[in-house]
Amino acid sequence: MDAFFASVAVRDTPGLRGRPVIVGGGDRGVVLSATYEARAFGVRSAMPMAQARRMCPAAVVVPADHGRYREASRAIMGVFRDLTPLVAPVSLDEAFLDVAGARQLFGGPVDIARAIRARIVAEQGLTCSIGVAPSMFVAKIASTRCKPDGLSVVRPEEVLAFLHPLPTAALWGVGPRTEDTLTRLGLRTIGDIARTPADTLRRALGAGAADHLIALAHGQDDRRVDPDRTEVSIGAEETFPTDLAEPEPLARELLRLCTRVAGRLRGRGQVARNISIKVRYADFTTVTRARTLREPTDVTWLVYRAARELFDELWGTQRPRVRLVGVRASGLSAAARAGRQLTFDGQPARWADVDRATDGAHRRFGDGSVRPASLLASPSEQER
DNA sequence: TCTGGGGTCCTAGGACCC
DNA sequence: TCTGGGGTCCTAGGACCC
Repeated sequence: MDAFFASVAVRDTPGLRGRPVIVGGGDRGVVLSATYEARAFGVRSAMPMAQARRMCPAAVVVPADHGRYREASRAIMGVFRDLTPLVAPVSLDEAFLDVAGARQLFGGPVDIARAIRARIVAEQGLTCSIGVAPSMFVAKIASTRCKPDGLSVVRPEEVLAFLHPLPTAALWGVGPRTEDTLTRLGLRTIGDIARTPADTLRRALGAGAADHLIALAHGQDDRRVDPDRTEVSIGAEETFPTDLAEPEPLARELLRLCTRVAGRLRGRGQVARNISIKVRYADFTTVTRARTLREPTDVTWLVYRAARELFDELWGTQRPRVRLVGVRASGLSAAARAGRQLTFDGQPARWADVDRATDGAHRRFGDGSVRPASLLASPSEQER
């Protein structure tokens, strides 16, 4: 999708059409999405909001509405799945489609791409850009380079001629750091990578990354579109409006995040064996601490106990100012298949009962209708 | 008014095992 | 006053993507 969040906002608020619009906000937020009118001023995704406002003072800033984005996303993915079962979503607004098997029914890949674009405009009032190519990564680059509202086709015999003049950063997986490293080697284009001895790249980037980039630079990518990929972790994190220096409000925030993470685990019928926390200090240095549990769990209290232990061990004697805390659950498996360790004190089973009861209350009365007493007076609550 | 929140994948080092 | 080679699991950090 083109400028997805911003396009949804413009579509739903006609007065915004043609104006520079930025989706984002918050005192410490970043740009989530910006219309092309705003991008003309230099505004980009992930840019700090303060900088974006300086660049484009006339921009209309609207808050994110994830419910609307999810809704549009479901409809768009539905269009894709009408054409092929081999749909691999990358995010809410992007997916890979393998249409090799759809030709008999729907014509060639270019016909299919045209049909998708027409349906999404007609049904959603949104534009998208599509790359058609023999491999996933070439299709991805092709779509990026024809934005907005474009269609780009790269035939098998055209792949190398298409790739080689492009800057190295056009490759999926080459970010600012890798681009720097490549520039220091004098490599500017994908063609430069293809012409560089493997040993040189391996020394600079490590064997794994180097071999991967070399293959891509030669147009080789044998990944298949996998529609069955499931998430391997679930997390939640929050940046505070102002830095926190006391452990009590931080612990409360940790509990709130654990409530969300464990609730999502239960909602998906999964349990987690690893719990990790993330703490970002005022100077932006970030540390993570992780713990493997003896038994996988989806119980809020057990997730929190692990997170709290990690936090207490990290906190120690110093009291630095903290701008963000996060919690993540990984090592996921299906709750139905997970072994249940018998316990002697019965506590975990009773906390699971508490979760079941709160989940039921949330379904009936809404999220947040029941919550730990310590969260009734949290800073985020006072904002509401 | 500097820098979100959701993720994935890779690497390196250490503990541990045979 | 000497110390292999195979492997797994765990933790921490970092690069990257949308």
